[in-house]
Amino acid sequence: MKNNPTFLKQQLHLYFNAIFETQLINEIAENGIYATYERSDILVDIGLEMTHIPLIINGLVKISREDSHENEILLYYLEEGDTCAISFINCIHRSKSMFRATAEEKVECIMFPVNKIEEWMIKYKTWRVFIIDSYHNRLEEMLNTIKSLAFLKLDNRLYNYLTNQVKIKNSEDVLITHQEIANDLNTSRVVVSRLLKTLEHEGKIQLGRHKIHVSIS
DNA sequence: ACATTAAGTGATT
DNA sequence: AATCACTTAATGT
Repeated sequence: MKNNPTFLKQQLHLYFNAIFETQLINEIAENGIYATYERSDILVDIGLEMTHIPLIINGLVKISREDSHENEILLYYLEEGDTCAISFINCIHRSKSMFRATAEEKVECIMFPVNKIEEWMIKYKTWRVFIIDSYHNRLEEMLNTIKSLAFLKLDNRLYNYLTNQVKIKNSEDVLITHQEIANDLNTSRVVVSRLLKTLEHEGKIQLGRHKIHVSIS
């Protein structure tokens, strides 16, 4: 029912009217598949062939990379209106994904076929701009992650991570466990717990069960 | 009441 | 900063 073009068209108009021309919206609606994901569902996994790319209508998607020894590292998040342009370019040449995309919150998105990307790039200027902007944004966020990894000690990375969570989740109360943070930062839970305790003593955060309150000054 | 999961901590490397 | 080993606290069945 939700996959009919009319429904997609309505959704697209609602969120992307300002960015895309009508004709493009119609094409996306005709070729796209509406999909929803629950928290911790995997949208795209590493090494799997990618046939569709998500365009996020709302919700939050975590993009991460895993190395050969099960270590997962958080790269960046996708929010409303975002798409993963990095995988796109990758898709055109090879169809295997480099990243894993996990739903962090309930996600509504439109999955559109990879083979249309190039076609639309040529046909629609708004699409070209959208893709290039998206690529730029993703790259910038990834550079921030690299900068943090390379130059900051874990205590600073942790605080960065928390303030970023506040920004992304639109709440000063971050609902998360120490273990989950440890996974994202690729460290151990014990270390996270210790560092969080010192942050609490410094008055920067308050700890609760499954919850961390971050006071933004 | 018991089991499970999350969080706190000293000691060691 | 990581790991071990253990404790305590909160929650689920």
